[in-house]
Amino acid sequence: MAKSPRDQDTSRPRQLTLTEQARRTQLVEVTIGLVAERGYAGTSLSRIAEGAGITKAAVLYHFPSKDAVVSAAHEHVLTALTGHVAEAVEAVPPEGGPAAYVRAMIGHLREHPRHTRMIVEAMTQGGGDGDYDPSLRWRPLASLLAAARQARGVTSELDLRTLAITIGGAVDAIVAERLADDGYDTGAAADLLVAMVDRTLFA
Amino acid sequence: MAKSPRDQDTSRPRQLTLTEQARRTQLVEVTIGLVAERGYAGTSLSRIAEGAGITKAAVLYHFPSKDAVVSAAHEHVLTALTGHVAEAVEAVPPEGGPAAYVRAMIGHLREHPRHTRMIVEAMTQGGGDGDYDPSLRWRPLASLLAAARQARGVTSELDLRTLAITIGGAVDAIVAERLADDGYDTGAAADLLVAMVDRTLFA
DNA sequence: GTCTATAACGCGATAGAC
DNA sequence: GTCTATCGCGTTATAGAC
Repeated sequence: MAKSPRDQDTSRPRQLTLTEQARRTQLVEVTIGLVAERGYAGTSLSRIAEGAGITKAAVLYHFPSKDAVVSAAHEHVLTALTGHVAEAVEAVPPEGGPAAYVRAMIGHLREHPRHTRMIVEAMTQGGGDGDYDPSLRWRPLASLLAAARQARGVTSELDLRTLAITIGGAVDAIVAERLADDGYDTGAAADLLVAMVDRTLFA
Repeated sequence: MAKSPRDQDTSRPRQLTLTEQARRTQLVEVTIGLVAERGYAGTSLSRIAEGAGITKAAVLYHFPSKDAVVSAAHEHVLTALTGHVAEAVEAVPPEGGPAAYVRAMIGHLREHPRHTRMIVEAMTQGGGDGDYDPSLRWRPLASLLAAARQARGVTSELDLRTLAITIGGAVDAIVAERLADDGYDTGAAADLLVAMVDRTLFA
């Protein structure tokens, strides 16, 4: 933002790339906030531009299209979420994987409410890329569940696909409730969900 | 629908109300289908008109605005769902209420896939009325859970709000999976969910 | 009761000045 | 690199003919 003497180097074009990346980051940030509070349909190019303090045309200089901006924002929040969850899961032994998954998901989305709305919009409307594929979500979790059962030596029959889908939906609902009510205790909710899952998983 | 000789009374203007109601019904039906396959944002006045075989202006003759059409459609699917679920719940003793609720929800939405998409759009975007209030959904279910526990004489501590929210989210996810994969066995999924709930509820 | 015609607006995107 | 200006399209909604 501020202009230091070094930034005055007009000879090197690479310098401009740096400020361009800052602009891209700013635009993504503005878009996340806009989608969070006005929804995907209410997020127009002009409002993104207004939020960033530039014009529509200027936005389209940094991104080829409006969809590209939204896609970048979508990818950004999704990467942050999956990264956080993966880190949490890898930090515990296999038996604790499902519990870590649930708590990491709920915790991350609680700490980043703006990301939350963006993600649900993306799932519903295919905001960024094409159609949303639900198996991308439940398959990793199902693997986690299988690993936990194996680590505990449980061999009984269980529909892990449905269990994974159920857990995913429950997490979404808990996060949505938190979004609607700041006073909702997501920690206690996570505890109850984890208890239900563990009881089913290791039965 | 069919015209009996009595309906031929041309003197009474009330007769016209009958065909108008048929048109309204048709427009609502078209809108449900449109929202189901193109989403709320992709449902425009012209497409509704095209689907009904009339013009945009004709649509706005029967409804005061586009939002009124969508609201009517939203109300229609919601009434059908709640009616079906309420009927199913009232047909069983209190201990079976939660199970009946889960099976009725999943069953109804499986039989009416077009309704499903409309409902989720309405929840996400406030398609019809204003903002969606989650407590409208979990409170009735929480009452059901409390009644079931009381009928069984269970007095242990349990967060029924979170359990109700969890069940709702799980149902949504199961229905969504069915929407994405015709081969998904919703009956088995309902069985697993019911088992999880009963185990938690009566513990 | 349904139509044609059109108003009035917001949208995404482009061209070209600077 | 960012601007102004504008195009072309789709939208909701209205006015008035028939």
